[in-house]
Amino acid sequence: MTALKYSRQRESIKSFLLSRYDHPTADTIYMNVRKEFPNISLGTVYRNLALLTDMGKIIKITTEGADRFDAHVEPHSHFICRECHAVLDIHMKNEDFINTEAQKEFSGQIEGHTVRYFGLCKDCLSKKA
Amino acid sequence: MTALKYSRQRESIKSFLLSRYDHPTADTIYMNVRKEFPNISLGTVYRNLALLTDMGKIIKITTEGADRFDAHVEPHSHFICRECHAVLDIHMKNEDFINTEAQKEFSGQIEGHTVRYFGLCKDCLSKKA
DNA sequence: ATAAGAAATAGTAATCATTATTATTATCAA
DNA sequence: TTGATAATAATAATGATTACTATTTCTTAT
Repeated sequence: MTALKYSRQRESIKSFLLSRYDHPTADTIYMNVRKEFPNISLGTVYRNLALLTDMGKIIKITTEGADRFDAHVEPHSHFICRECHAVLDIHMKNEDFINTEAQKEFSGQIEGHTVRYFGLCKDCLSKKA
Repeated sequence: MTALKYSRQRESIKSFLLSRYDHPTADTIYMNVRKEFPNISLGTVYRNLALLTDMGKIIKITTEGADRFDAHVEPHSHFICRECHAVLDIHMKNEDFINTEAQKEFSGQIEGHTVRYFGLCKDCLSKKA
């Protein structure tokens, strides 16, 4: 019904997200898109992130504190370092196995899943050694 | 250093949580513990939930909207219904498989994981039929 | 049992992330 | 070019959570 109308701000948000692999928050996105659109408002950032999420163009990652966003939508999981709190990607094989196994134990219909790993990232690991 | 001191409010929060399997929010806990302690404040509920989480006595589940809490700490996963938003438990076999497979693709050290499933719960599924 | 010291509380204010409101501007189709 | 309406900037409002503070409760040593 409500036809989507082009906006330069939305394009900028999307292309910024495509350039990043560290899953920035709405506020980080706001700070960066401001370089191109100095008067953009935080509300515009939030509204467009919600729009893009609904359209499946980006993924919203709900964690402690502020939500994070990712324009790389191919299935993958996230690792969160307990030391530096970096959010890193993990492309695991056999992702389907997880749904299949869980479905055996569950009476509803499982349509998907997200896995979140925690531990120490490579950098923090080497600092400990 | 700071010695933990007994409190009846904290015990009440813990035992309420042990009686429930639906992962209530801080506000729901507050409403229920008020039956025993009419003057308890929401801040007390939050502070004790944080304490219990730090002690590993309960688990905090960060989802869209308010956080949810679970006093049943044996390893298990959660299913969130996309229709009614119920949070249900799934006890999956082969949980270790997930860490092992992911570790093959990751250079840091994976210490654990959480899986969140989504789809339709049994009740919402039958309403659709 | 009692008093001193420290942690916990109730009540409230403050913060943070996010959403809603509104007058103005930008996009699009005729 | 114009008219309709989606999108915007600026700002207010909301919801969840945390911080603050004077008072109360718990603990431990007397």
